[in-house]
Amino acid sequence: MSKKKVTIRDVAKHADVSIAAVSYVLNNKEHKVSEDTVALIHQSIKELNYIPSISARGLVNNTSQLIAVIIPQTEEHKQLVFQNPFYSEMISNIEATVRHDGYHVLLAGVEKGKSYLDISVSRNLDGAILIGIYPEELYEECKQANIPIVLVDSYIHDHYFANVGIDDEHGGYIATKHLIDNGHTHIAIATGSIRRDGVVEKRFLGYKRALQEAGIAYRSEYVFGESVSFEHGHDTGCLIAKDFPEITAVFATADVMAFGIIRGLMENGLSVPDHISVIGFDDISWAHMFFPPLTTVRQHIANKGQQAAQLLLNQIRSNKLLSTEEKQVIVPLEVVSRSTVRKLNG
Amino acid sequence: MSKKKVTIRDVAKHADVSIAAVSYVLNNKEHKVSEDTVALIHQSIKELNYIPSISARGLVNNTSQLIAVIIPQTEEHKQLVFQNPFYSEMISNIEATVRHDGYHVLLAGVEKGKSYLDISVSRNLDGAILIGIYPEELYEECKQANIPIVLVDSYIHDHYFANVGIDDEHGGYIATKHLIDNGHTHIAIATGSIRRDGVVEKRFLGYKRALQEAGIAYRSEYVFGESVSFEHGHDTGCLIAKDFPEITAVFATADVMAFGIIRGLMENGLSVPDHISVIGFDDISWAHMFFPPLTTVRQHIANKGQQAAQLLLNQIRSNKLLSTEEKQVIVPLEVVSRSTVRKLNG
DNA sequence: ATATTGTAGTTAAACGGTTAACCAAAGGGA
DNA sequence: TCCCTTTGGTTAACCGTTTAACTACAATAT
Repeated sequence: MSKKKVTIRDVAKHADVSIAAVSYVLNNKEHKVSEDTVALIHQSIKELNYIPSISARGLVNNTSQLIAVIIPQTEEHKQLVFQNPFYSEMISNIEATVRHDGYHVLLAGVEKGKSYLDISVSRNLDGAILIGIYPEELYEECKQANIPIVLVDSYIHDHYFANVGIDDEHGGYIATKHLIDNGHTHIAIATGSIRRDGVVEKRFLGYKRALQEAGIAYRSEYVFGESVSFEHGHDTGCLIAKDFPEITAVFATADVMAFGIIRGLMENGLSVPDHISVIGFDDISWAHMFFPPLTTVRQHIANKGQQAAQLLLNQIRSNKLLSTEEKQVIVPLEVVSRSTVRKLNG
Repeated sequence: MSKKKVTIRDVAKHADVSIAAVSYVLNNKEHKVSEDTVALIHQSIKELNYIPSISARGLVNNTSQLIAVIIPQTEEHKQLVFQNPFYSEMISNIEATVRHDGYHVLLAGVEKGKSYLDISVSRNLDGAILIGIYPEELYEECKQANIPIVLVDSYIHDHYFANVGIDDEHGGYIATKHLIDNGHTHIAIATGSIRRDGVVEKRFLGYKRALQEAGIAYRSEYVFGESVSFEHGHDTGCLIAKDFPEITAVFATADVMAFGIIRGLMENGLSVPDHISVIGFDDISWAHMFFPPLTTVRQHIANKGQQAAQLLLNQIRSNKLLSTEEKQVIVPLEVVSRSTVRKLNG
């Protein structure tokens, strides 16, 4: 039924050489094999339609040409957090870059019990990219696997890991400042849970700094922190519309949330930006498709994905002799002004 | 540096048994090994933190615990088509279901030159799910790889493949009928390129049938067929606003396109649904988040993903003795009425 | 002439598992 | 007592590659 798999042995036989010879030309080693033989072998490979087995190869040199991309998953359904297009965009770019170098992407979430380590060693991963923040233990496991790892948007500072991220505090700052510069003084912030140190907190800190710098009093009632989701945005949009008439602007620490806020506001008869201004964060590709087009702080996601992938590939190839400094990448931020922020008193 | 990998041999030595014994308990084979020894071996596995190598295992029994999910990629940047959340939602569900059974997902696009076959045989894939439509040759290759494959939304009818899809013609029909039932008679359709037989054409056919059935003349000027993207939607939205004042409703064969249309319309001063009604297709999770919430025909995407995954797993486990009938899944469709379609003359 | 070096290969031992075939000891009829 | 099972293992071949070590021969150097 299933036509026998063609192996290196078949090729060797067909070309009437040793399998070593075939292996050498396969890996075009500097090992000496005459032009003629090389051609002959290539010929046989073509004719037999030979494709080397990555498993077999991996067995001997501890390699898999596979890199894992780990992204968070929802608590309830254990599904990858794909509602936020941020992840899709990252992955899409990571995949494209690594594929270009002959690697493939293993996409996975991390289960509670099943450790990351399992998949890493059982599959002989060549590297991994972890997007987001995970429980402390996971990072320890990662180190044990002893393969190059790049962390994206995690504030774990351990010389073992490479990092690509953004200056979230600064991001929070320029977002808020943009609002202030447009005359707003009653500015709310919608964000995720601030308990955990990380992205969310930094952006929040930036928000506070901008406020302070402008001499605007910080009010804890104006921070709506729960989860980074459309739903939470929607809830706070409704809340603001109903109970906070004095608020004229809100900074959402993720575009998805901004969408939710705008939606909640609209449902309650408030229009954006006429009644309330909203600024997002990320600039996912949907930001400009939304109506009204979302003003947001852009963190060139595509670029971020590419950099993460490239950083990983470099480590893999260079056998991780990269210095700690070389392993830190901060991608730049900028606010892109579209249609959801209105100038006050203008 | 890198602590030596612990192998089955280490476990055997530690438990003072043969490696065969270890292997047997690992695969809890029916082979007889005493309770005591089993316990002993499990103990050793725990202590040494042993994790079997999938590559090694795969080498002997032609397996990889890996399934590939292939999705289309953009021509220009060779990036996965992730702008459309449809794919994210599918993948997320596929990943969750197969992981539950110990499989992992290899996410990839298909390059022009690099054949799918390469990755399939070199990686010893256990199965694959192809989402969307691909060049004819690809399917031939797939068959050669000789592993279970499920096709999603492809109108390839070959007994080799399992299929999960929807009745697109019917979908096009009910979408259009919904518009007609609401009193519309000048109905445009925005869709992808209709040349290729497949999803796009079927929906288009359904559109025509509904028109005909209602005694409405089909007008070719009303079909805007180019590509399934926000941009194309946007373009046709603008076009309709400017040059087709008589059109009162449009059927977009994908939600992303519907969003684009609405945006184009709005930019030209037309509001939805007051001036023009729009119905989408897919019911991606963003459909209800959009403003105004999109009326669309729902194809339970999560369910679709799960079914596809389950179908594949069944084939893998049952050593593909599934009959042709068992390999066809059609998921049901329904129009979900939200806020973008208005009743005319009401 | 002998020794040295280079070229173009080949042999065989890993890599980490699986599994068919074999074996030893104990228990159970007859 | 002898033979037959059953139980609980072990041995060794094999899966498809890589690669260090070896060989054989020709050419060059001494």
